[in-house]
Amino acid sequence: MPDSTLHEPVLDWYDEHARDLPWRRPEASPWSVLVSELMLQQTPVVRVLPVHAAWLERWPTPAALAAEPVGEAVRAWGRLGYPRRALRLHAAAVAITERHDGLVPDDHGALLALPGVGDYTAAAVASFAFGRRHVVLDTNVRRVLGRVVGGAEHPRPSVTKAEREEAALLVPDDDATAATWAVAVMELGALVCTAAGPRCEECPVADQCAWRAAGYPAYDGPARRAQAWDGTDRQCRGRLMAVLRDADGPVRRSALDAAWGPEAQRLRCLAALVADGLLVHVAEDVYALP
DNA sequence: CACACGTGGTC
DNA sequence: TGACCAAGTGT
Repeated sequence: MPDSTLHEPVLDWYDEHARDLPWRRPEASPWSVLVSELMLQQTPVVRVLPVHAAWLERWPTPAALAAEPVGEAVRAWGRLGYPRRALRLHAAAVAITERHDGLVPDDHGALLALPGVGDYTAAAVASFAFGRRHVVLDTNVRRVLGRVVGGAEHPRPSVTKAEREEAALLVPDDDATAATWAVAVMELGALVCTAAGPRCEECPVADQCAWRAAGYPAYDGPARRAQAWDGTDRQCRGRLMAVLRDADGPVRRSALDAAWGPEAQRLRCLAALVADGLLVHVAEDVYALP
């Protein structure tokens, strides 16, 4: 049976402190929610806000996006990062247009079949856009439950079966409350129970928190390796893509050569970007967005 | 299952 | 100042 001593304070806190985000408004379409979820993968809300607004303005429906070349999506993605998500969102729009009459599906399985939609995003869209009862397990929820229930500072690198079962037990019985619970726990993790410097004085369940009760023991799991950046292929790819985004049309190899020094790596990344579908090799020494 | 995949802000 | 972090997915 779901734990009402946890539900009530969290739901009350959410009612009072929830941010007014465009994709949470009553008039937000399922498409708006889906777009927001793809953009929010590994990306902070503040950076998503303007891109999401422009995207929905330009492409109010999946069909509108599906009708455009995928390169337009890549360009509109701007500097959100992980531009393959733009590819996937465009591909999802095509799939929705072709297989679902242009309507974002409300079924978890159908959502999961869309490009760029994994277990988390499928549950999130079904829950937030359609009010369905699902286990919505993102990094925020994992951290909050891991602390309050599990007594650990940070979740493990990957989701465990026990963790998923624990989260499932806490989901309220009815659809509407379950959907609010999901977004409320996420919001608590985003605003109060943050990864670094949690504001426990503001937490509605601080008095029930196992981590707090244990005296805030430090993380003792396997080391979480920091992501390298300088000199990596990712940095190189980013530089290359920036050249294409900032250009009006196709660019010459010389422009790309100037964007990244080490030639072998530059050529390797260029080939990988073409293989990924983020760039097309339109002519000898000429590249363009797809 | 570990790793690749962008970007920029924060403490 | 640099390490860590932000609503994960695909392979």
